[in-house]
Amino acid sequence: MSSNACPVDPLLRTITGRWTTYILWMLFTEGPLRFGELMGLMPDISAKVLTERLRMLERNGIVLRTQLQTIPPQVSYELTEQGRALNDVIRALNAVAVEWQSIGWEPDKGFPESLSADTAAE
Amino acid sequence: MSSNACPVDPLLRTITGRWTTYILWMLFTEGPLRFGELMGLMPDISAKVLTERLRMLERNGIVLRTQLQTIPPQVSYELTEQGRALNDVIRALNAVAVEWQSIGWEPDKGFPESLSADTAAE
DNA sequence: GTAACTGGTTACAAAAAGGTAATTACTTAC
DNA sequence: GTAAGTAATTACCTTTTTGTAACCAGTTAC
Repeated sequence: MSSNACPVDPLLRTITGRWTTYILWMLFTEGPLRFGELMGLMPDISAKVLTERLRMLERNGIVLRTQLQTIPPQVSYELTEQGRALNDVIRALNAVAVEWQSIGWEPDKGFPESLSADTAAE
Repeated sequence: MSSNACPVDPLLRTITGRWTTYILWMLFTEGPLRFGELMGLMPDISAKVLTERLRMLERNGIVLRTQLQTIPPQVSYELTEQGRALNDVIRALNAVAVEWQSIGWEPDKGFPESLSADTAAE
């Protein structure tokens, strides 16, 4: 992509994906969560995408996957110690979110990430 | 998408898009930038995508677009006052980026945001 | 044997996003 | 008249991402 010299680039590319930051937010605020619990908290994510994101975060040392030897086996996800370094980021994000919510800000629907509402209306 | 009750959700959906956070990072660190300057700083973004992101950020009150009455006209982009509320987020992000860089962390290439390397190899 | 439970995986199709290149507008310089 | 320069926009096509639904494993209850 671009600007390999910039240290934020790899970090951004890792944690700011489509559901990624949301998953981190959930693990940050709710603590360790099982796969099914994450699914329940994010009703619109599919198992496929959730799995993909969790695997990616695990590969990158941000999330720890723990398989419990129960019948049926349960799998728990939590932030690693390294992942918890994101606390300040997430806290700052939350502060802004609360502030902007208080002034009535809310995103316009027109941006590509969410839906092509303008064209979908045809 | 999900969890409408959660105040971070709309914020995340607005600022954590594919190039979005990077653009904010550039405007934060470099100050007001013209379209062509942004293109130069992010060699791999296309004019189409950059325009789309800038328009979205503008619609959402995060970026201010100023057209200078020059010949040819130049357009300058900068963070709005509201956009500058993201300072802490960006600073925290930078702190983590620097810290992780110092411990040699770098993202695995396997995550879906960048490429489907695993399946593309077939 | 069959369903249920959890946590996935896979294949296939659909949708979304992105890239490329041509085009626009307006003025100046040649 | 043509090119250059800035900041886009548009159409068209390709790549990437996502969704859907079916399926798997291992064990227990029925």
